[in-house]
Amino acid sequence: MDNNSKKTVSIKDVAKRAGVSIASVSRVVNDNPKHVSKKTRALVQQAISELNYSPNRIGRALRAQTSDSLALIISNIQNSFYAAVAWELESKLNETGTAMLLFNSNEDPQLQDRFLEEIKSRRVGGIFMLCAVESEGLRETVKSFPTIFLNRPIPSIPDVSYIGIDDYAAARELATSMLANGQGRLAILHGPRSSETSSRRLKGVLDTCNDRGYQISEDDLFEAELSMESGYQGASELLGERNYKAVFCGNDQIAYGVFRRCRELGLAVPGDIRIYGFDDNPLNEWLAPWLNTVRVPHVAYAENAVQQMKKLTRGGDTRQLILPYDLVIRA
Amino acid sequence: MDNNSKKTVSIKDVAKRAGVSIASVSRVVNDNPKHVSKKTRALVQQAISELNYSPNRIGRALRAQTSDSLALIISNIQNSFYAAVAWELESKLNETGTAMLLFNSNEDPQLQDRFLEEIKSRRVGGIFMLCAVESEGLRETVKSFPTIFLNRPIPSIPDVSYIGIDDYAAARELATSMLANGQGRLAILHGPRSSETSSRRLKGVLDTCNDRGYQISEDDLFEAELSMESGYQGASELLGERNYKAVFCGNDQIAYGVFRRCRELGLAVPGDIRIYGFDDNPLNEWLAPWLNTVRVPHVAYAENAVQQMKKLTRGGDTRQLILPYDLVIRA
DNA sequence: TGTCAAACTGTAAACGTTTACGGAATTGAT
DNA sequence: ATCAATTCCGTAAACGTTTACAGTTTGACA
Repeated sequence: MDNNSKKTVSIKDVAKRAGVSIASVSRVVNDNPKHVSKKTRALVQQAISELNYSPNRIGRALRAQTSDSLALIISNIQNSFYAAVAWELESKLNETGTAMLLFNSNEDPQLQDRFLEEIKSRRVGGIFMLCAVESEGLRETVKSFPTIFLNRPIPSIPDVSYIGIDDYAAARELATSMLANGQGRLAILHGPRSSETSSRRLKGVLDTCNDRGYQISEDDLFEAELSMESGYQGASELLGERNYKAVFCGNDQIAYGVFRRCRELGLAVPGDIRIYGFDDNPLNEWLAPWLNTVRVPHVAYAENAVQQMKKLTRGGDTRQLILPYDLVIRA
Repeated sequence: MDNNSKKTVSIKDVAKRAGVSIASVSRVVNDNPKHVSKKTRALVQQAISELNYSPNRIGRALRAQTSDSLALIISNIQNSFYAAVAWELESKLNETGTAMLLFNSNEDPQLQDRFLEEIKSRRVGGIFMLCAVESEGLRETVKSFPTIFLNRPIPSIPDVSYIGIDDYAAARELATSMLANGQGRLAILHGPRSSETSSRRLKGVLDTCNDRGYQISEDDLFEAELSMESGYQGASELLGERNYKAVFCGNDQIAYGVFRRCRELGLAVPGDIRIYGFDDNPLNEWLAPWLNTVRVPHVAYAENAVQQMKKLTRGGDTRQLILPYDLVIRA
């Protein structure tokens, strides 16, 4: 049809083609309810479709001082539970025409701060922090920028929007189920104490053991990173000589690592040893029928997160949201 | 220190503070090598750090007619191999200060086209298509926009940058290993014929079987979607009465579904039945020691993709890249 | 000291929008 | 036909940059 499809077409081109001013075109595009006659509207729409015009978001963003996109910073790109949350967020956001910028902080405060700067300079509408790490830039950011913390709060940064579960209670429940399941020595591969989520989970387990009169010695503890490799390493150190009947892991990733080590040691799961994790990555249902864990509601995370973000950007108040979890006992 | 941290600080503020023109500030910021004296440079840098200025990317993007961000459209957000590719891309891109927009087309041409429009209107620098689906908008897009196809080519859209492996050859190798492993009936749960990748894999297996004199009947074939659910469903239909010794799956996701069904049927893997997949999701190493598969080099995908994208945006030529794969025989 | 080139710096335009403002056209009532 | 009240529409400014261009300073050299 049109052979001039060389340059990108702007609002000016449409205006010229329709024989009206750019203001009118803008009004039509933005459906500014009144203030534009039927005739002009028709003319403009004609021109728009003839030229195949679509508004330049950059121009818009500059004018509006905000681009309709949001950022997600993940602390660990390998963790497939986090991935699942990211995916859910993506769906929810793109349903509403909001694009999602993705960053992986790798639990590194420096990197996280760099990304925060990046993000702000892009005039993004808001930030989701999926397991934030404490950092100076973050402390500044939350003051002036819509920010939502997911799954992991930062105690030293209070009064901020947060969505999570009651990790302490969940850990207690899981531990209770674990202890009910027969007697035997217990290993604990908890996550980093610097992570509030991990600490709460650890405390839940320890308190429960205490309550039941179970003695946990220092030797049965291992502070793992939230990764499969670290779980494997921890299992290598703890398992072997000692005869553990169950191992509690700070999250599922750690549990995967433990599982691998058990396989190598010829330990049957759950025959010889039971494994308990945390998060319930959706893949478990298919690949890890041996894993007992706590199902963290990642779909609800995403739903509530975008909803809360909408409120925040409209100037709403910050809010703490504690969602329900489920115990998943598979073996 | 400064109490005026209410408004966002622009280049003008810096200029005023330093007592120079905005042009000079811009030159300093962009390290325009010469053309700015030591003294002004110092003044400006001083002002920048005092005001904590960071350039507004939107303004930049408008001026430059391109924002330093790239988009990734994934066909299926659930597929953890695709996720792994996305993660790798993210790392590589954010290393160079390029942000990544993420979209999930869900194998839906309409949605894909909507995203393509979105993306172009954001003046993104280029697009990675991780398993594209055929669509009108895509055909138009590749003509005027740096686009790289990953893992799945679209035969009707030739002469475009592509990075993948030789699926046919890989399938032949895998099938050879499968057949060498003893005699027995064979099930094939291949991916959608509409996907070129899936078709090639299927052809590779069938040709190999033919060459060895193996008869594959129509009854042993099942066209699955590239999902665990579909693999499960296919396994439900095929396995059971018939006594298969091995099953070839179009990708790992399908294999996971098959595995679950085998478990339900009480079939030992690999004792009773061997499972072959394709892609080698990194989690396999930890969770699926029973899975034989083809390792698609997702890290190399990402590396080559960003490199090729750089070339493209500098006006380089499109290029087809066929990378080496590995056979992974675990059981 | 005067001249000239080179180095530096500022002005202003441009990128594509949205929107306040005021002028023009239409409408409806008389 | 006149006037007031609406409704519509265009002009221009603003958002934050980069950069061509022209103007100014500097420094070397005669």
